Amino acid sequence: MKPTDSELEILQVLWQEGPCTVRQVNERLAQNKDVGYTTTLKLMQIMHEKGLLTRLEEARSHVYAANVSEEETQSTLLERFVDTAFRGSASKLVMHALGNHKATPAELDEIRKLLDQIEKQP
Amino acid sequence: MKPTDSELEILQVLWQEGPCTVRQVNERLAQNKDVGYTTTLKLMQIMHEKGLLTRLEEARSHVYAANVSEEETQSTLLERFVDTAFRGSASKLVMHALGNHKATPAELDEIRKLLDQIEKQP
DNA sequence: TTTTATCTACGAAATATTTCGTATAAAAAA
DNA sequence: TTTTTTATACGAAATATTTCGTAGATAAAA
Repeated sequence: MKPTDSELEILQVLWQEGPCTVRQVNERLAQNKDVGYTTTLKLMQIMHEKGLLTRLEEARSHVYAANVSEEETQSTLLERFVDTAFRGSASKLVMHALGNHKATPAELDEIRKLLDQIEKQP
Repeated sequence: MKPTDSELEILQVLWQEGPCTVRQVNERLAQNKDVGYTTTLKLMQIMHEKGLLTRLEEARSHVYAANVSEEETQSTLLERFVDTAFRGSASKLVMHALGNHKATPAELDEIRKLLDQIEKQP
């Protein structure tokens, strides 16, 4: 299931904040861009229909939560992205990412460890 | 300039094959999916208007070429992707990419060299 | 109790993207 | 020369995504 850009923004909020009402999500989104309350509501209703979100309807304000994990969503999106933008070459993507963005020494170390681990496997 | 998904598919063809006519691009795309000739034509005309492609109108069949490099496009897309899907953490993306996809030992070596290079810089 | 604020549902407008049909011109084949 | 094939241009339909207004219900405030 591939979330759209707007859907991903909402998922990000829920992953970071945990379960939220529409109002809470909307306030969070409104910090970065101009977006009306009913717009966010509608999107979250659609995401609920699609199964991307669960919701508790006990209180008057429903409480929504992500129904897909951040990790699995990242994997799904990454797979597609590697294919469409890097012709399937994950290592090329990695080189690009390391080249353009600054990572801390600790992060670089972690990556190095991962490389060791991968190479050790027969 | 962020190309759409369909536009990216066309750019991929032109990056790989070099300058092409609409027909050539369409035939290439048709190998993977069902797409009509005029659809490809229209898309390429739009891309030309946007400045994503150049074209030679000398012959009856115009010859189109990519007007953005693969590298710079990858950088643009990657930047956005890191932000939207990985909250800006390039290293997290790298870990994911290395974890999920298989890279050859040679590629891993290349990555390792790049890490060395980055860490050496003051 | 009356008014005001806040919530959901939902249709539909607005926008972005993709797809294709048709008109017209030019080249190639018959 | 006449017919057929193959181009471009372009409007507009089809689809996907985002945005918002309005109606109706419920809770909170006055």
